[in-house]
Amino acid sequence: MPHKQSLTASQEDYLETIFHIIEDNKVARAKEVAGRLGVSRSSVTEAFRSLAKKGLINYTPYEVITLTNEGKDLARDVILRHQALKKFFSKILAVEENIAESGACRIEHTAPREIIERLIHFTNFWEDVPDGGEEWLNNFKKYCRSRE
Amino acid sequence: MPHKQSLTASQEDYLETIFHIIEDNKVARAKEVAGRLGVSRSSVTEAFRSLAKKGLINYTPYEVITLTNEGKDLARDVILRHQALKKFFSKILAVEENIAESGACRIEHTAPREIIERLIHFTNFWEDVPDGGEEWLNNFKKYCRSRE
DNA sequence: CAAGTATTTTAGACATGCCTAAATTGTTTA
DNA sequence: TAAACAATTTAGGCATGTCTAAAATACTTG
Repeated sequence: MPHKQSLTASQEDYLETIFHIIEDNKVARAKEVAGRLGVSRSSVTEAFRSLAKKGLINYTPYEVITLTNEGKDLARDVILRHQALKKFFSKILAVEENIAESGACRIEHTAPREIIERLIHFTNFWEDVPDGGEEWLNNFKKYCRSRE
Repeated sequence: MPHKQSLTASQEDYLETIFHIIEDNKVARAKEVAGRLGVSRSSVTEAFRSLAKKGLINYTPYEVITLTNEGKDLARDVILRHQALKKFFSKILAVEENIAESGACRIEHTAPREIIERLIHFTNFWEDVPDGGEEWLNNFKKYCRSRE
C-alpha cells in the first residue's frame, strides 16, 4: 500500500477541477480545465504532464484525460477537505457563501490534517447536539452584526 | 493613506520573523532570520532586497535592518492573524499546541480577512459567554477522543 | 476526403524563491 | 594595525508555475 503522495497546491487544484469535470462530462479536456481554473491551456498541458508523471491521470497527448484510481482517491480527499472547510465557514462561522467558498479553496491546501479533522468533528458535534448550538449560534450572529 | 499592499506568503514570513527578532534584539540581522526561518543567508539577502523595495524595511547592504512604520504595521497584522488562528485551534478545537502553531503559520497567509475576523469573534464570544461553552467544550473533547 | 476550424502542444520567456560556493565587507584580536 | 574570523552578498543554478505566440494534431463539414 503506497502512502499517499504529497501534491502542490496547484496540483490539488487541477485534480479537484478534473474530478468535477469528469462528474459532469465523463472525461476532461484541457479547454474546460483552463476555463474553470482561469489559466491558459498551455499551463494545463504542463499540469497534465506532471499529474501523469505521478500516475494520477491517464494522459496521452491530444486526447481527453481521465483519473487513475489513485488520482480519484486524492481528488476526493481534496474535495472532502474543501467541503469540510466550506461547511464550517458558512454554517458555524456564518460567513457569506462566496467567502466561505474562496476561503475553502485557499485553506484546503495548507491546513494540517489534524485541524481539518477537528473542524469536521466540531461541525458534526455541533449539529448532533443542537439544543445549545442553535441558540448559541443565533446569539453569535447577533454579536457579529453588532460589531460590523 | 496608501492601501495596505499585498505580500507573498514568503514575505509575510520574513516580516513576521523580523518583527519578533526586533522585539528581542532591537535590530535584526540576516543570520538570525535565516536561523529562525530555516533558510540560507543568501535567501535572506534577497528577501531583504524585496522588502526594502516595497518600503517595509530599512536596509543598507552589510548592515543590520529595522522595520519601517509600514513594515511594522504589516508585521503586526500578520502576527495578529497568526495569534487569532492559533488561539482558535488550541482553545476551541483543542488541537495540540504544535499543530495549532504550525497550522496558524500556514493558514495565516491564505485565510480571507472575513474568516479571520469571524474566528476572532467566535473565540471572543465563546470566552465571553462561558456558561455553555465550558461544558460544551468538555463534551466536544470527549467526543473527539472517542473517535481517535 | 480535403480544407477549414478547434484544440492541444511546443518553444521561449518571466517571476518567485530557494540553494551552494565563492567573493566581499565588517569586526575582533593578537 | 594587520591577520583571522564572522557575516553578508554575489554569481550561477534549479524547480514550480505561469504566460503568449506559433506549430502540430484532431475534428467537422462542404
